[in-house]
Parts: sequence; C-alpha cells; structure tokens
Amino acid sequence: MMERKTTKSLILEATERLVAEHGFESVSLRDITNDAQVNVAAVNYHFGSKEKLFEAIQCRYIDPVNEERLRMLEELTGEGRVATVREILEAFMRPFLTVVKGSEMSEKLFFKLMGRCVMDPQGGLPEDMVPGMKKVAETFTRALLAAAPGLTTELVLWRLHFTFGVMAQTLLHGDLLYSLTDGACGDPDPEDQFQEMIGFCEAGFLTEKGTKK
Amino acid sequence: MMERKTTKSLILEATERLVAEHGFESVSLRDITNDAQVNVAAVNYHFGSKEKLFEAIQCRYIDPVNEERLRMLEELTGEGRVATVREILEAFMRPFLTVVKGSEMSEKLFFKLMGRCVMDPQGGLPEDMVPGMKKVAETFTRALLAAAPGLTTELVLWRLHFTFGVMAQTLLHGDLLYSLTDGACGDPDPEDQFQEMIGFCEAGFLTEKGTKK
DNA sequence: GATTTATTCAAGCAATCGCTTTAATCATGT
DNA sequence: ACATGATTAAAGCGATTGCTTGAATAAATC
Repeated sequence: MMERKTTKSLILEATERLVAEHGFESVSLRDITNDAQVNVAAVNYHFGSKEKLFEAIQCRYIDPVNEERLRMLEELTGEGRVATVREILEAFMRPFLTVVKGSEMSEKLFFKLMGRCVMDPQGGLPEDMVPGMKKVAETFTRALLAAAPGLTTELVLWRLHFTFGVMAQTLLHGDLLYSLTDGACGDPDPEDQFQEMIGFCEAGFLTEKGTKK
Repeated sequence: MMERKTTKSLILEATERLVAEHGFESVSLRDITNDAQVNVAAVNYHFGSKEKLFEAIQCRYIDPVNEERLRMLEELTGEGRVATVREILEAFMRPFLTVVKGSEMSEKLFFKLMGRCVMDPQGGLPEDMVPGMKKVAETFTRALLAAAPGLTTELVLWRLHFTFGVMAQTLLHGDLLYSLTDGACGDPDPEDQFQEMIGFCEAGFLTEKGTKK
C-alpha cells in the first residue's frame, strides 16, 4: 500500500525535529516547510498560525506525560497508602520514558523536545495546559510532604524546583556529557540516566542539612 | 559634573537587561537601540556585529565568575589540602553572588542573565571562553573525585551535570516559585537560596544509592 | 583656527519574517 | 459526467531582520 503521510503529520514531525535541535525561537515557518517538503501556506491552513502549531507541539506529548504521572502517583498513594520519596520521584520522571516508547520518535530527539517545552515555553505555557500542570504540581507536592514529614512545605517546593532543574538539564543536555568527554562518562542508556537522576534527587530531598534554624 | 554614560556602555546595559528578560534569540538590534536610546549603527560601530555584542555580554561576567571559582578552589585544595564536597560546591556556586555584588546590576537581573548564558549559549560558547570553561570543569572534577573517593569519575561527571541543572534552574527561574505560590515558599533571599541549593547537591553527591553493581 | 580623527545620525539596502490571496488540483458524492 | 468541498501551490503582502552607506557633528591634534 505504501500510504503517504499526511501534510499535517509531515509538518508536525518536521517541527518536532527542528525545535528539538534549535529551540522554538530559532525555527521559522520556512525552515519547517522546507524540511517537511510542503507549501508554506499549509501551516496556516492546518494549524491557523505558527503559534498554534507550537502549542500543538507542546501539548502533544506533555499532556500524556502528565496523565501518566498522575496515574502512577494514584497507584502509589490511592486508598490511603503512603509512598516513599523515591517512588514519588519515579512517578514524576519515568513517564518520559513510558511515553517515548509509545511514540515513533528516537529517545534522544524526544528528550530534547521535552526539554525545550519545559525550558522555553514559547511565551508561557499554552492556556489549556496550565490546569494540568497545576494539578501535577499540587498533587506531587502533597505526596512528597506526606512522604517526608520532617520537611516544611517551603522546603518541599524548593527541592521540587531543584529536581525540575536536574530533569530539564538531563532532558536537554543528556548527550552533552557523552560527547564532551569523548565517551569517558559511559553510555548514556536512558534507564541508567534516570536511575542516577532519581538517586541524586532522592538524596537531596531526604537530607536535613538544609533545614537551618 | 553629571557625566553622561558612553554609547558603548548604554548598549551593553540595554542588551543585558533585554537578554536577561527575553533570551538571546528574542532580542533584535532595534529592541536594543530603542531601549538604549542610541542609533542602530552604533552597535556595529562599537562591536562589529550583533553576534560579537552577544559574545561580549557572555564574557563580561562569566569570565570573572570562572576566575573566582578557580581562586576559591585553589584556596581550598592548595598545598595538598583536601576539601569537602560541600566546600567545593560552594566554590562552584558562590562566585555568582560575589561577582554580582561587584557589579551595578540587580541580583535578579544578573542571575537571569547568567542563566541565559549557561542555557542558550547563542550558537555555542564564544571561542575564547572555551579554555576557561574546560579548566573549571577539569579542576572541579578532580577536586570532587578526591573529596569523595568512593565515587567513580563517571559518577562524578553525572552528578556535576545534575548540579549544573540545579544551578541553571535556580538562576533562571529563582523568582518563579515566589510568584507562582503567591509568596508561600518564603522570601527568595539569595544567600538562603544558595545554601539550600548547595545542601541539595551535596546530599546528591554523597549518596551511594546510585552506584549500582 | 585648521586639519584630522572619532563618533553619531538618517536613510536605505537585500534578505527574511509570518501570513494572505487567488487559482489550480484533488477527492468525494450524486 | 458533474458539482461540491477539501487541500495544495505560486505569488506576493507589509513588516522586520542585521547591516551598510554617506553625510553631519564632536573631539582631538597640530
């Protein structure tokens, strides 16, 4: 049969590729349509505007990631159960691995794209993504507070903030270390990376050094 | 006397302000010259090109930060001394606080500008900054390896990478938590922020959970 | 004061930006 | 075969991009 891909999906895939590599701000409509081998007008026909195309890109995978996060956390804390900090952090980060497996993108490209989405939200998050993000932030903050009762809300927020930085850095520049050290830092197997990341953040969460006074 | 500022410094300051707020990619020559109240041609006259102006912006404070980092580390590890992980992390991060004190910028603006420099290096780091950055990376990796002899080089590199993420996130979005929670996470006093950051990363560095096998 | 150098200015260059228009092409149902 | 709606294509719109030009001005040197 050899079904030809639709123009719409060609545009989406080209945009994902280019944004992952160069960031939202650096990609023009012509860059996209040249890469996708389609006419410039097709973008505005199928998506309305460049901005709406970018919003579609951001929602396409972030929404599933957030849903999977809440599903995993519910599994951990449902019916009054109390999860460990490590389990909660796992529920926060693993969805990136789960969702990429269900897509047809390479892991490296997918991680970079996700990194762009959380770091350069292209003029703030898309409006209809905000409630989902707030839900995730609130739910995970509450769960972490229960898992580490020695911490104040303030401290949990700060450390979740730091965890976010570790995650964004690894998503965006996870391949940097490998290329920068000519492979000296070992193979960047995503599963290993995530375990290291979670271990690092778990320790940061559980320390009491920071709680001065 | 009321000395009027030079055109060159007006351009530098306007660029710092705009880049800190919107990022390198989003700032145009006209944005800069309008904000600085100078003629468009002045940029090319004094800096040669937009790209060279951006390079000047990046070097202006990153170079002093790197020098202060090496100075602090030398003070800790000179003459065969062995520093603690916490001391080394402090030497890695505090220079941002030290350098901003010597400048006439506000801390918030300065931190955002530094965050932009380490996250969107505008087409790679300026060529003449690379040796300095490499020196810092190598020196700190060696010091950390000596401070935590239980860790492999690979693990130190990964965790330095994570630490970098925590730092970049805090520099760029340090004010986000405050505004996002309507002040619920406490005043973002820079000194407190840095202590929390260092405590988080120190714990991450010292944990042995990650060292599987 | 005259000459030279350094700096600022208004104007405009070609290239690219996001987007629209109008017409051609395709697919579908009758 | 024809009509209808969906999609694609070429051309061009006004605005903005980084940068240059040539003349006017300011500062420095003789």
